[in-house]
Amino acid sequence: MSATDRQVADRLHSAAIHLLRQVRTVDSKSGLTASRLSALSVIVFGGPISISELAEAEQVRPPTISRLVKELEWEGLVSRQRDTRDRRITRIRATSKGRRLLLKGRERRVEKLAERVAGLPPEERERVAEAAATLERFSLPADHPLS
Amino acid sequence: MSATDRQVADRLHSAAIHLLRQVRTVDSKSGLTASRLSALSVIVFGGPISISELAEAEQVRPPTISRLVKELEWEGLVSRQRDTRDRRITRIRATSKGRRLLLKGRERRVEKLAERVAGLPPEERERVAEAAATLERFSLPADHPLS
DNA sequence: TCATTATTATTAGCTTAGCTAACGAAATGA
DNA sequence: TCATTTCGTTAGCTAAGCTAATAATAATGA
Repeated sequence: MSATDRQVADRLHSAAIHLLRQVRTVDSKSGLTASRLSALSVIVFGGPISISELAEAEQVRPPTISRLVKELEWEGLVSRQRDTRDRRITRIRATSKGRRLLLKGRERRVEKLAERVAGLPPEERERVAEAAATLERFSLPADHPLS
Repeated sequence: MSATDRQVADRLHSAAIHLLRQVRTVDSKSGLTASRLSALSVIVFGGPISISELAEAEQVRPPTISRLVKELEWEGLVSRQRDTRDRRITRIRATSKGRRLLLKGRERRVEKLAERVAGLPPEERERVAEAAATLERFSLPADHPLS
């Protein structure tokens, strides 16, 4: 591994920290934090999904997802259904309210970044767009279910 | 603002979440989390710096930094010194132990990303390197002290 | 001068989100 | 059948963000 690879990694690391700090400032309005948004997104687009699958998709431990789903359920954004074949498993699905909120909340949350993107000079804007596409590929592990 | 800008922002947002989840898995070894690493980095390279300045640089509220600095001080990584001109202000500086740990800890934390970068096919590796440079520019607000 | 106001930092207390360990319920298999 | 494995939850810890309130100091202005 070269020093350049380390520098690249360091930049990615630092950029990720700063980007998330910026979007967090609008959380109070949307009511959906980064983690909830991300999980809800997987639930909405990934269809009915079990707790374990969700934990793996989100790369966190089951208790973390378990609590998160409980909170989303309290707010009426998702619902659970016991698997009739294997009664240990519960399948999580988004409610229509959850679907609606995901789209609106996500838009709010990325609004701040989107404004900055829109305000860039054309060349830089194009570079950032390419960077985003590249990063999307890179940020998911090779064996990730959504990749 | 175009739909594309929103898509770009959405990708950046999602990628940032996933990247940070990955690096977090090595925190237990290094003993330095993302926030500490980032703040310590500003202290090490940004010279003696006040709590307010540090909060602004890190884009968080003063109480957040205040506690963080207290913890770093407990661990002997930084020291404080009252400003003799304005005794409300304390200047934070890294100890030599702090300097050493920053370099080692940061390396550990980015190691996981660096390995993935190193393992990419040459073209993709080049794209990721470019993306990192672009993202570094983009992730800092226009009026950021380090920009 | 000295009373008021502004600034700097801290403390207290809340929330979210991650973790491990321990456990109950259900399925599997020897 | 009974031991083991799997799935999910609960309990309890830590880290990191926030707001509100407060203490100490500086700056201002009547």
